[in-house]
Order: sequence, then structure tokens, then C-alpha cells
Amino acid sequence: MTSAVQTRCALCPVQSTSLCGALNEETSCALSRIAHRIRVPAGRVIYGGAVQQPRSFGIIVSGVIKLVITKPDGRQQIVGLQFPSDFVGRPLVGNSNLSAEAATKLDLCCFSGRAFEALMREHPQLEHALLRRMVEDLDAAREWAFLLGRTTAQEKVASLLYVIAKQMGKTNRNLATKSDQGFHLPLTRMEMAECLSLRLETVCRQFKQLKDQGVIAASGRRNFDVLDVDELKRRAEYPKGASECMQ
Amino acid sequence: MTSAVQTRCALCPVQSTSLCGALNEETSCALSRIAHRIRVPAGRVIYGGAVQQPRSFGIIVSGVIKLVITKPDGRQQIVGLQFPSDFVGRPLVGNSNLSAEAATKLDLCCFSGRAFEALMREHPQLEHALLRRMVEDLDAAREWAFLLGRTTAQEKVASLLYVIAKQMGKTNRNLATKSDQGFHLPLTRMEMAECLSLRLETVCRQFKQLKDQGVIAASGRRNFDVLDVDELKRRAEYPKGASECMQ
DNA sequence: CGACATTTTGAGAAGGGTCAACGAAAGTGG
DNA sequence: CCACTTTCGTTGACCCTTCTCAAAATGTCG
Repeated sequence: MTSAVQTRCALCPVQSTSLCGALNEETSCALSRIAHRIRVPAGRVIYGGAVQQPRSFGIIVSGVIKLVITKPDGRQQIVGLQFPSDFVGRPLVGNSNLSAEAATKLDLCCFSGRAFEALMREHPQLEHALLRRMVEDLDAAREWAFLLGRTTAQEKVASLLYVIAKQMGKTNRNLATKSDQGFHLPLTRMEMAECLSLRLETVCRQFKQLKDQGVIAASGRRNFDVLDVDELKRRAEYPKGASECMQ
Repeated sequence: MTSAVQTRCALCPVQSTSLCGALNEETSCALSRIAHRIRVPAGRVIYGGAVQQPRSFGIIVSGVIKLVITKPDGRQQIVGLQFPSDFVGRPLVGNSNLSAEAATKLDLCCFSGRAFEALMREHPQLEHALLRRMVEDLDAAREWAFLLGRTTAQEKVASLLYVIAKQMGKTNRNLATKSDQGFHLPLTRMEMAECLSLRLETVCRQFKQLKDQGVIAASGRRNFDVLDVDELKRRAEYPKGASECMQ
């Protein structure tokens, strides 16, 4: 009975932290039976956009997805990033102007929409786990709104780098034990700007400032290293020298 | 069997559009048995904040709730509004720095957390309906992020008024058949500013501009009327004269 | 009616946007 | 492997929207 899980999922790096990890043997076994791994090149649209692919769902095994809202007049805003172990897809509801795009090349653990939805009906536990994820995503989306609304450019860039470092650190090695090899930025400057509702020139300037002040180091275009985690976190959370506001 | 629904919920103005409306007789009946109506004065914190009340859930029957994120340094951002028929509460997950406050006095249809969660386990359909709501809320939260990130002050104020007019129109009369009595603003200028990530002076100026240009009319501090729905909608969606950007 | 919070209006400052030019990688084809 | 093209990133100068601070006006509620 557990053979499917053992053979196909035992090696999966995100098994324990993803949706599957919250399921009992039987349900996760059933899920593993309808799962198949796919690789997706960077830039590919996963869902949304013009094309109405047949609905399907997935879990990120490796790579980063950006969630972007596009309006008819062309304005875009990235309203979230998804990292390994995150659930991908919008179950139960129709299309919106949200789309998901591969920011990097991806490994996805995929489920056909039909099979997955059938499985949800059979296994309320799956739906339960999904509900929990969606509520967590909801919190994350609102934090993102806060970031867009109430922070300075400096804080925005610091926050984004902090989030990325934390997430990439999770999959590579522990951020606390300062990785000395640095992180690969999954986003271009332009994409960072679209995340933070800034212009890419502004992202550049803030990035440079963090570099000049010794908080981060950068090598090449898309690599950075966190020299002072605490300082980065501080800048992510409190604009300027607002330390006196704390109690 | 249906008596509980008939006696207690038949008169409920939001029955059909709320969570209950998505349930079958049996489940909605069971839900109605654990429901109780409460009135909440404006300003009351529904959940979150310092106090850790026992968890409970609810459905808004009348009134408006604001969802606000508060950071340790005192910065606040309203990240969503909830209107009649919306589900209130964060099932399954622990506390975050999100809190819900009554923007106006409320009528809530309340469920104790324990009873509601027990009911969810017994009736997967309830969990299913809730999942759908949460995914919709997730979309709404991301649209809110877009609003904060990619719009001008003018567009922000217009969007907020448009949303409010649509929602209040729903409960009063149809917005399409221009209400001539106007809408009651559930928010102060300050709260509008907190919604839109603007200063209240900026909200004022944009409000005045919409008034001067004949899009809306205002009488008293907290009443407004939509004179030109289409123009308001246009301003909510496209900043300045960006009409040529459309195709 | 009067005290008070809320709203409105004004003038000046500033953070980030805009435009433009330059530099540095990364891909491409010979 | 090198010249070429193209994309991406960096830097500078200037400008505009929105913020900030201040004061006056208007509703609102006891």
C-alpha cells in the first residue's frame, strides 16, 4: 500500500513540507498515484494568461514561480512568489486576471485537474490540507499588500532579498549559518521592480546602497550574498532609523 | 428537518449569497443549529489584536469589517474590507498580525469555533464551500495588492468608492438604477487613507476632484452619491486619460 | 449652543519616477 | 575564439506626485 509513496515520493525533497506531508498514508498514496513530474523552462506560463489550458495543479519541487496580475491596459503587478513545496493552482474557481509564470526553470509535481478534484471528493483530508494552505496563502497575499502599501523603497528591496534568501536558504543550507556561496537571484531587476511596485532604476539604487553599506555583497548580475542577516532583516522591517519606535 | 432553516434563516437577507447558500438542506440545517446572531458596535475588534479571544467564525449580515495589518512599530495597512454575506475568520491556522475590526456597527451570524470545526469534519461539503470562499478571498487580496501597487491616488479613491457603491448598492438597491439617495460611507477619510496607502489629505483632494468634475456628489461628511457610474468605473480602472492604451 | 474631532485647503519638501546615456554580460554566427 | 548584437544593469540629472506641516472650516454630538 505504501509502496507507491516509497518508490516515487521517498526521494522527493519537498515531500515533508508540502501538501503531501500533511496527509495520512492512504491519501498521500492515492495522490502519488496521480502525480507526475514535469520540467518547465523559465518564462513559461503555468496558468492564466490568454491560453485556457485544461486546469491542472501541482507542487513546486524546485524553482520559483511569480504570480502576476495583468490589466487590459498592460499594467502588471507581481502579487506573490512561490517556492519549492508551495501548491500551484486555483482550485474550484474560474479564471481571473491572475497568471502564474515560471521565473526560473521548474520541477513540478503535477496532478491533472480532473483527477485531483475527484481525489478531493473522495478524501476530505486532502481538501482540508488544501484549505489550510489557502488560508496561509491568504495571509501571505495580505502581507504582500502591506509591503506594497507601507514601506519605503529601501525596505521593499531589503524585504524581497530577505524573503528570497530565506527561501533559497531553506532548500540549499541554513541561512542562519551564513551561506558563503551566496544565493542565485531568481528574478531580474525588472521583475524585482514589478514585485515591489518600483522602477528598476530605483531597485538598482537601493540594491547598490545595501551593497555599499555592507549588508549584502553581489557578484555578477544574479548572485548575491547576505553579509549581515540581522541588518538585512532590520532594514526589511523598519524603514530608515526607526529603531526608536520599537519598545 | 428543514424547519430550522425555515424558521431561523428564511428571513436572513444574506442567506442565498453567503456560505450557507452553497450548502445542501442537511448541511445548512446543521449549520443553522449552531448559529446565533450578535450585534457588534463600530470599532470593536472581531479577531486578532492583543486579546486572544476563543476562536469563532461568522457571516456578516449587515455592516462592514476592515481587515488591518499592524506592525510592532505602529504602521497599519487595511488590506481588505468585508461586506454582508462575507465569511469572517481564519479557520485552521494560528494567529497572525492580521486583525478584523468593525468599521460600522454589525449584525453577525456567529458560530463557535469548536462547533464550526466539528461540523466541518462531519460535513465535507461545508469545508468545500469554505475552500471556495478562501480562494475567492485570495483573489480579492491580490487585487488589493494590485490597487496599492499600480494605481494613482485618483484611481485609488475612485476604486474604493466604486467598490463601496457596488457593495452598498447590493444590499440597498441596484447601483445600475442609480440610487438617488446616495450611499453611506462606512469609512472615515483616515480609514480610506489607510485602505489606499495614502494620506488623508490626499484622499480629500482626490475626493474633491471627483466631486468638482461631477463624477460624484457629496452631502455631509459620510454620504456620497454616484452621479456617473461609468465615469467612476473608468477612473477606477484607468489612470488619467489612458483610454488610448486600450485596444 | 458649544466643544471637539474630522475634514478641508494651502504651501513647501522629498521620495521615487522619468528620460537618457553608458557599461557589462550573455548569446550568436562566422 | 572573436566580433557582433542584444539584453540587462548602472548611473546621472531633472521632474512630478504625493507627503508633510500648518491652519482654517465644517459637521457632529453631548
